[in-house]
Amino acid sequence: MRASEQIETAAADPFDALLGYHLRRLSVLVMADLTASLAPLGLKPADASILLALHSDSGMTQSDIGRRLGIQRANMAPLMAGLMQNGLVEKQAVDGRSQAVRLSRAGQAMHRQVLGLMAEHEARMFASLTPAVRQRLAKQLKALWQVIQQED
Amino acid sequence: MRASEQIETAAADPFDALLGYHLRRLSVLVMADLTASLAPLGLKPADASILLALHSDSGMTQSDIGRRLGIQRANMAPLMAGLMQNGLVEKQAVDGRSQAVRLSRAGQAMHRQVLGLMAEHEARMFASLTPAVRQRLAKQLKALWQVIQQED
DNA sequence: TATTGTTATACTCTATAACTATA
DNA sequence: TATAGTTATAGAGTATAACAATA
Repeated sequence: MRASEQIETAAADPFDALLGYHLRRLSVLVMADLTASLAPLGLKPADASILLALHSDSGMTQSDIGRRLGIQRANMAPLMAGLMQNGLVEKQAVDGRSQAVRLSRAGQAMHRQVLGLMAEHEARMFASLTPAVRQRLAKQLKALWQVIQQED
Repeated sequence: MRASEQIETAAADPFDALLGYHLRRLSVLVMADLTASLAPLGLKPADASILLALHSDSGMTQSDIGRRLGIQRANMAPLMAGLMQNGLVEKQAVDGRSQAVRLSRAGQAMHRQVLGLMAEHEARMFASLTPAVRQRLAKQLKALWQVIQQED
């Protein structure tokens, strides 16, 4: 090891090796851009994620959606109320206590808008990565989450 | 493309391609574990990050630390007050309005404890990655942050 | 004029507890 | 007993604005 390398090693950024730090910092930055991207539609990231989930699995109850997205029941109530008020989702009674939630026609149109804005958002954030690297990264992060989640 | 693949494609998780979603979800999980890891020391992640920064660059003002870590001046005040009250840092007047902040002897000992707990934390979170992959990932995330940050 | 440090404050997100109605 | 949905509320983290003291 050359002296200059040794010096660089000694002066290494103490956060360089902390994967968690970089995860967090990048996540904050990306979330801020996503929030700004969705604002013109009058949606927050949580709203958009509900639209994506509903488009994929129509007819889930709002408790199902919460479990799927990691949002607590108590916090789902005002989120769903907002989407209902904007006419983006419709509820249909399943039994006396459960309601199947579906995207309304307006909700389907909004979903398409969300897909477009999120694609632009992801392209803007991750333009420096090749599609292959981007895909590998997404798979790695998802797999990591699954491993850790299972352990807990 | 075989029919089975087509079906799988059609049923693909709508979040699979969203790097930002996986970043966020994993970050939340990792931060929760870090918070729990540091709790026995009476520290929050923000406190620990300040100790790491100060160990690396002793004598920074608290405004310097805030800029370094992305913490606002107004929010640095109570954080520093807490560290002072626990005797972990010491201030030394630079001029009439600035004070150089350094780790006290207790702060240095605490820093060593933090390093140990954070190493365990990272090992626990990222045990499924080889050291090489882990390092590559950290570098990729740091580089991504730098690129995006510069654009903003 | 700009910067340091501080206080007050507001806003968002998330977490917990309690309640009802129903299964 | 357990679950769906709701309400109220508390906490943490972060943001802005304003101020005094100093550069």
